[in-house]
Amino acid sequence: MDLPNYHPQQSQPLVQQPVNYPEDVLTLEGSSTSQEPKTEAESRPESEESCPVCGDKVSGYHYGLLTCESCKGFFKRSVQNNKHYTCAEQQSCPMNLSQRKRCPSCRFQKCLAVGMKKEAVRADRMRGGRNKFGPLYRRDRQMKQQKVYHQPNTAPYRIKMETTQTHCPQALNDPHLVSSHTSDPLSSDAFHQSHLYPSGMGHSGESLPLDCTMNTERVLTPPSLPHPGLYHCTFPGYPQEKGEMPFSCCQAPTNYPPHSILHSSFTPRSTPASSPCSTSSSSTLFSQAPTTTQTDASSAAHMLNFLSQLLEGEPDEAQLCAKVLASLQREQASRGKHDRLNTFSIMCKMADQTLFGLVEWARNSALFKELKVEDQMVLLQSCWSELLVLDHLCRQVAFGKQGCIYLVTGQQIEVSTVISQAGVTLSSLVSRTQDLVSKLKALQFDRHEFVCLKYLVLFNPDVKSVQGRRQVEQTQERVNRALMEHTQRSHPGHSDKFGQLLLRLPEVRSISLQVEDYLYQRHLLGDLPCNSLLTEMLHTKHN
DNA sequence: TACTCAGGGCCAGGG
DNA sequence: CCCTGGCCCTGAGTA
Repeated sequence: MDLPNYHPQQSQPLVQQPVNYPEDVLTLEGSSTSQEPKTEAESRPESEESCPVCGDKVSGYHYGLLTCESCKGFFKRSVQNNKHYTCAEQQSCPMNLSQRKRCPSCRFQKCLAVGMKKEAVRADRMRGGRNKFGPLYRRDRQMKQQKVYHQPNTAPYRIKMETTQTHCPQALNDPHLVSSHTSDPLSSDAFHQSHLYPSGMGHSGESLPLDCTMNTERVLTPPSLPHPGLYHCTFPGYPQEKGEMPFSCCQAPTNYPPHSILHSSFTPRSTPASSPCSTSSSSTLFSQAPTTTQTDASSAAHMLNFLSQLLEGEPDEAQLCAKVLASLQREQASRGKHDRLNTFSIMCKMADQTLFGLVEWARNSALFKELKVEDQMVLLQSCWSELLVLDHLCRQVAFGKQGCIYLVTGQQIEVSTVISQAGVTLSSLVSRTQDLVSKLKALQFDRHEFVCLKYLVLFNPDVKSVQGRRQVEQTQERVNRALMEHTQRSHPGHSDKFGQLLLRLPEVRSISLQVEDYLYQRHLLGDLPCNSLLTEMLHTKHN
């Protein structure tokens, strides 16, 4: 089994760019969803496309995707010589034809980020022959051919679909909201009525028409943080000097829910015996499960340490936001004026980047690292969509305004707009998701519980072909116990909170499966961007 | 069996 | 001296 873009030894697959809010990221313009009719010559995409790394002319499939000869050579040398580059800047160097030589670090990171596969570089250096990605290349070609065949000008149904998808951008951001593909024709007028609100701006702010090309300045202006202090919650008993925050996000709207993750009501009754924040000791702490001989106090301290360690690995929302925006910006910048990503593709890219972040999160987890690489891969392949759903839910609970859906880019869109314009299935999914958000808000879902649920979903011993089943089981049990103790301590009056939280997981699972189905259907139609982690996950599962 | 095409090697040129 | 990138060689897969 092959988990594309998954390199356990690699530390940072994605380059980070400053939040220079990309142009043309989320507005709709009819032309952006369509491509010019292609000539026969264009049925050979490799001769026309630009390298996803630097924009140079591609010379063929290299290490997993169409790239130029230069990036092919660079990638090969980097992997063969086991290069470890360091970026002198902020890991945000521009990558194009003229500047690709400036920073090998960022270039290599971008190679990995776009999907070049280290494992395609032969360890034995054998020349010639074909690699194991042959089927992937063929599939990719077929998809490209399919796209050529289904040009808007020649395939009316596609226009309809594009119209539909552009109507529901917020839903497409997170796959669980995407899962109901509908063919309901939505008028462009209706579409243009939909708006995105930068968080922190609210409805009273300047509305942002989704008119199809992403107009970065308007749509992705970084929302300022009105009251930064609001987002720093204090956890008695938790060291604050390290800057540990339950949720560090710079883009939360001002009217966050009172019991959101930001405002966890968790109040530990005892101070952790030792600092839980020593990053270097995470694996040792993780490996020390409390024994039955320990006192209640030390058991509680241990649980706090354990939870604290789990929380330490949580990604920073602001960084994720910046990363997604930067990625979109790069993508749009590498495209011609008339070849902008359509809204559906943008949403897929957002989901893809979020997925990257989740894979990174798992890979960096000390508990996860203890598993065999094969187990890591099958577990991630089994639960990636559930993690995406959970991630979305957490974002809604933390930042979503009432009646709005909060995107990973910090933008918000009204649920009513979506529901009024989407088809039956999509509307139902949005409703289901919003219901779930409401339930979690009512339960005063906090960040500790969120991270526990993520671990429970990830460490699923029922996944077929897991070799270290016992190990996975033990971790799941341990997280389960920590979640139970945490809910009992944080909400002593709410005896069933633990059970209520666990009861939400089947719904998460159900939504995620629908998401996968929907995305796979769109993928078969050639609508999903190629070379994404998202599509590869879908492929792996359906194969 | 000829052809295809992706990975590897070579080497001139540039910094 | 090292890196880059264009060009050529190689050989498994395919028609």
